[in-house]
Amino acid sequence: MDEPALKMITQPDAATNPPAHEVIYRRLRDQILFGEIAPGQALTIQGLADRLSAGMTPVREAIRRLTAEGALVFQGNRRVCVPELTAENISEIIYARQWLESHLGLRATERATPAALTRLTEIDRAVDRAILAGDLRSYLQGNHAFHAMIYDLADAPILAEMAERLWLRFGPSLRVVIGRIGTQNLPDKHKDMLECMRTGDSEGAARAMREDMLQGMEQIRDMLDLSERDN
Amino acid sequence: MDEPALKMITQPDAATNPPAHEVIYRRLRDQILFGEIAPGQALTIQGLADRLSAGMTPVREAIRRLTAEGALVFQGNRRVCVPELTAENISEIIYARQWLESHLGLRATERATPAALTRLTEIDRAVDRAILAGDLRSYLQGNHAFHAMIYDLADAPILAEMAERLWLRFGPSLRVVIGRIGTQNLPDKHKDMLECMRTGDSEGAARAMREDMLQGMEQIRDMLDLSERDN
DNA sequence: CTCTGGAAAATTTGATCATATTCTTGGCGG
DNA sequence: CCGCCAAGAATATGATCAAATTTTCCAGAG
Repeated sequence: MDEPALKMITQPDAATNPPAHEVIYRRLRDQILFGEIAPGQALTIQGLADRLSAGMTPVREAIRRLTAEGALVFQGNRRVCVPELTAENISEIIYARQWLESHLGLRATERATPAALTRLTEIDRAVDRAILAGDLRSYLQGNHAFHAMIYDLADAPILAEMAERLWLRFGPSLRVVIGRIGTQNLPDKHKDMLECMRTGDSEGAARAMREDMLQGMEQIRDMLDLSERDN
Repeated sequence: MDEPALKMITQPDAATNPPAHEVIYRRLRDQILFGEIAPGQALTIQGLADRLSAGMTPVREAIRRLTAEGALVFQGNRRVCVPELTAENISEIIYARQWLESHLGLRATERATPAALTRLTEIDRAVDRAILAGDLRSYLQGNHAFHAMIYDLADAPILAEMAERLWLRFGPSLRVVIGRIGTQNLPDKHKDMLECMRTGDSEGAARAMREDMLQGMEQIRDMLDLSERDN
């Protein structure tokens, strides 16, 4: 009597699957992570709702998540904005990442499959291409993807989440730094890292991860020292 | 001419100041932190809205924050629940807390004022009273307050937030452990910690914090090993 | 005759929006 | 210079739609 096939015909909305607040969260998160929203810039819920052409309820939920993750902070009583890092903040982040990156790098090396190494090598090549092309956005995305994949390989979800969350804090500043000094002469310990992973040298991989992190963080710290001296 | 006192009379709503989603977040957070919501127990948004006699929007926002903090996880597609820890999870938490607690303890010792030491001693006495009385809830609250005050003294907001967030993960399990073995013969390195802080022995304070953490975590690990062996 | 398995309907739950209410803030007038 | 008023933004409620789970009912097999 009724057509059961009708449902499949009238259902091209498989793309609607992820809820709106999730989509908005992801978009805002990426925009913060890759520095498209400048540190210190104020955001309003209604402004975001208009800009992303969404209702304000999903925007509110996305903002709650991001403030809980430290990617946004309450400014005064009513507004939120991307926080501006201080030199002390960077020292804390360096201290935490020292432990996190080296440990995750070590575990990832112990667990890496050949397929994973192939994929990591591909990502690193994309990073190289972005550096040569001076493509800032692609560099930042690729660099993050490289570390994120290592976190994933490490099979330590809690530590990986802690590491990911720190990216949200220094990401905006990283963008400013790289945008200032250009994508040339960037530190890249990724080659060392890959070589250690291929040979199973987990201690060396931990050292490479730590050094790669340190070089990037030192650049941010130098910039912050300069701008704080200006005041 | 006009009565300025009138304002105070017509304004008994000073308690309305914190927004509802903030209040709900805090209540839920405490209930999770002190194990009043059992690990694995499913929660629904509407159920919570009824139980806390609130609208569902503030409840939704509170749940977003708590899931972002790892205090809740999505269960399937529809429900959220307090996560159950695995033995691997505990190992990760131990690794992270090893350097977090010791570093925060060291910094707190360097910055502690006499007034702060007095307050810490008071908190520790309250913990002792709770242990003697077998008052589980007061013990958990006091123990947390002791560590939270040290985090606060350390003046390292990012690291302190990381440490606080880990409490949300092992808090529910801690409640189960202590509820099982009783509040007697609990580890208490708080006395060592206070003595080191008084004498300015920051290295010793770091060691005391680490050992206090380790003793508590080992108890949780032992329980998890047992229950996983049961399966 | 009873038990089990599956399908469909109904109820419960979640997501989003529109709207009202409250609170902050900035400007204007005394 | 202070206080009041207005505009705008955020919070919170209720309604509405969509989705999922549960329950119920029926059929077939033991």
